[in-house]
Amino acid sequence: MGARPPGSTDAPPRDAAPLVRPAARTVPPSTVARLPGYLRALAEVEAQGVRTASSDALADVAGVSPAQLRKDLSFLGSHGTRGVGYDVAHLRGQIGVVLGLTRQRPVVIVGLGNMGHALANYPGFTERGFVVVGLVDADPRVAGTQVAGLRVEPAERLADVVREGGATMAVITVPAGAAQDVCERLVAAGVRGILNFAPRALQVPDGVDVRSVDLGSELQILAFHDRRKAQPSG
Amino acid sequence: MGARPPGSTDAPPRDAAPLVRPAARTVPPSTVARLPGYLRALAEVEAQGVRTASSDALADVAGVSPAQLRKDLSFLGSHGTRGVGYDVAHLRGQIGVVLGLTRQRPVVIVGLGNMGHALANYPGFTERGFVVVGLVDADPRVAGTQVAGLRVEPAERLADVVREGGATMAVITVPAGAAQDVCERLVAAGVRGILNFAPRALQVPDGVDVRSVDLGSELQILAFHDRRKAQPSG
DNA sequence: TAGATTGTTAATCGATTAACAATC
DNA sequence: TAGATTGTTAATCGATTAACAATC
Repeated sequence: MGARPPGSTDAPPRDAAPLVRPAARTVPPSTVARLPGYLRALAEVEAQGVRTASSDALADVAGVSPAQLRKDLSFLGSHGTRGVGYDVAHLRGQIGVVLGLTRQRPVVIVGLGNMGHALANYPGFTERGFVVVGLVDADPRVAGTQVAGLRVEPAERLADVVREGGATMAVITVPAGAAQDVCERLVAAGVRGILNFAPRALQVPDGVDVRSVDLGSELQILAFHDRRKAQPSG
Repeated sequence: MGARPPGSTDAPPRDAAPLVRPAARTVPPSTVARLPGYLRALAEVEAQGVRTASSDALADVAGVSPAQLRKDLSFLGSHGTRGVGYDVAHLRGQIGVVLGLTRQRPVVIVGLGNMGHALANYPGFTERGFVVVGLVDADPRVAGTQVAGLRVEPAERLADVVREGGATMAVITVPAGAAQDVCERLVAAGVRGILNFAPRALQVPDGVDVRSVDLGSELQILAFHDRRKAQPSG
């Protein structure tokens, strides 16, 4: 528990010189947000049998500019070879380390409505390094049922489910009105990363990370760009 | 009407002086992305009976800083009253206009797996200004079935479904390998805004807007922040 | 060596924050 | 009027882009 809170703006203290240089001192948030995309791109080209890829090739698959990809990767340390490119398998491993994907991470899902149900069965979580270890729903008609091979637990067992599964991450797919309460109980149980699908801003203490996915908002943002293109077709 | 448009770098062409000043000349992307959140916050306080709210109060509900909220709203024109605050109903209407939510927008969903199924039944789309007018799935076992009160159409009817529904927006929930092809066919049929759930970067021509929601990536980004907090609990 | 491509620097651009004059 | 709060300005901060020296 001696760790200093990361991401502080002051000069980073260097208590002891580490023998092994840590892969990254700091990685900007915008870069972190793109790393999963690079991981996807690497998996894709690797599946095609490519062993080495240039920043141009990778950037093309990932949908970014080569300059941005190189800049992003430079924050992780130097993992390419000038004149050659990047070793696909090696870079994949490095990004995995930076993202903390060296072990499967247990995740709990709270709220087994349509969305929660779909996420519990979503293969993408498993493929990307996560295991759903627990399901919780407050509705007594839902608790006790089986979803994706797991028993749905009642609301009062939330903390137990988190602790028994060793989960530090959770997905909230409850109605908006219940989201903040669920959030607080998850945090109290030890959860430090929350993926929130409820259309509501969640208040969390320092050290807890929330990412919100609001599907209605996504469409509204698209609608903004679409609004002038309205077609008076006949 | 002698005021010069502020904040523009180049001289904007002024072909004809509009009688009604358009609500916004340009709105920065980062601001656009936050407008749906303000809409949500306004709906919430309005439901509590609040008629007028300060930037402090709204920002609190929306989860942003008061300065940022005021700055964002200033791009839409001036809709508050100094010393008083914002008229909740009026501001809600204004943001709705800016986002182009003055009419229900028809949306097509392609891919009726777990996720597509959940989205077809998602009340949040309806509540936020959208109507699902068509469903398409390439799987012959899925096409022909009924989902959310609509018949799922086969892949070859994609363009018809888009045109018959008048949809300019679509949701892609097909496997990654099929996403680019579906995307191109949607664009060819007239779709201009795409919400993509497939974990793949989509190539689109100018004038088409894509927003990608990759749930695996979201968890991986959370994992980055969570990685050092690993608990060797006993 | 010559060609290719990274890693890094510097310049540009955009977004956020803080402060406060304007004004209800 | 005095107090409250917006709208806007200027300063800061962070992200992106372009260019190229380093180097395989």
